[in-house]
Amino acid sequence: MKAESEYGAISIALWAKTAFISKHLDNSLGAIHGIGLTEYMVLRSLMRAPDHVLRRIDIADALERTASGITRMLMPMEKIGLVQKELNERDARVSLVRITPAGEELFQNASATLNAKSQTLLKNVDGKKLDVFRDLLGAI
Amino acid sequence: MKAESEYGAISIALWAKTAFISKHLDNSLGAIHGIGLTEYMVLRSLMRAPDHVLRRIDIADALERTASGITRMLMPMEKIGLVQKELNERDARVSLVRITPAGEELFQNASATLNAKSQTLLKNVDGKKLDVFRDLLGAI
DNA sequence: CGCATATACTTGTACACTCAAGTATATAAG
DNA sequence: CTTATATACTTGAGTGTACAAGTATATGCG
Repeated sequence: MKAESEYGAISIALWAKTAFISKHLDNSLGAIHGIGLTEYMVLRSLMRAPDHVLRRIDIADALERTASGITRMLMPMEKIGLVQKELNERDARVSLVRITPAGEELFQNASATLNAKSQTLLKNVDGKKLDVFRDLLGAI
Repeated sequence: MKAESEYGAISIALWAKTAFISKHLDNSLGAIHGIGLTEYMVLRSLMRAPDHVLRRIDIADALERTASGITRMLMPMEKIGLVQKELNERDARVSLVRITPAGEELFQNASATLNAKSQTLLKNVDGKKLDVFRDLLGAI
C-alpha cells in the first residue's frame, strides 16, 4: 500500500490542473459560443440522455450540483432557446428539460471548440497514454 | 495523432471527477478544521515557499485565482491568526503574507485529513499506477 | 529630474453556486 | 380514506469568486 500522502498529492494535482484547464475551456466557450463549461455539460448530459430529455434532479446529480443551482442555470438557457421545459404527465412534481434544435447545434459547435482547445491544453501529454489516463480517471 | 475528441473526453473527465473529489475534500476540511480547500492550498503554498512568505500576487498565480480573490480570502484567515501581514521594505506596493505557527499546525493536521480522505476517494485507482497518474497530471 | 508605463493591491459590483426553508405532489402504512 | 414521509422543484439569503476601476508605488526613458 502506498503512503497516504501519495493520494493527497494526486488530489491536489487534479485540483490544480483542472482549475487551469477549466478556466481556459470556460473562457473559450464563453467567448465563442456564449456559454460556460457548466452549461456545456448540461447540453452534453441532455444529448446523451434517452430522447434528449432529463429531469432537473438528474442533471444536478450528473454535474455534482444542487437542484437549486440547476433551476437558476436553466433560466437563461431556456430564455435563449437552448432548452425547453416539458411536463411529466405521470408525476406533476417533475419539470422535464429537453434540448432544442438550436441547443443541439450549439452543442455540436461548442464540442468542436472544446476538443480543439483541449488538444492544445493537453499537448504535452503523451498521446499514447491517453487511454491509460482515461482509465485512471474512470476508476475514480 | 489521436482524435481531438479524445482530448476533449479527458478534459471532461478531469472536470467531472475533480468536482466530485473537491467537494468531498472541501467538506471534510471544513467540518474538521474550519477551512476550505482553497484556503488549505494557500497554507500549502506558504509552507513550500522560501521562508514561508509570499506576495499576494504569487499566491494568486499559484492557485489560478485573481488578486482580488486572494485579498478577500486572506481577510478571515488573518483574523483567525493563520497568516499575518508583513511589509516589504524594498517595495511598498507589496503586502507580504506569512504563515503563523497556528497556521502551520493547522496545515499539518489538515494535511493528514486530506491525505486520508484522498485515499478513500481514490481507493479504486490501482495503487501501482499512482506514479503514472502523477506523471500524466504533471505533463499538463 | 519628470513623465509615461507597469506592477501590487483594494474596492464596488455582478454572477454562479450553496444551504435552508417553503410548496406541491407522490407514495406508503394503517 | 387519512396521515406521515419522501421526492421534485423553487425561492431567499449568503458565500466565493471574477472583472473593472481606482490607489499607491516602482521602473524606464527622455
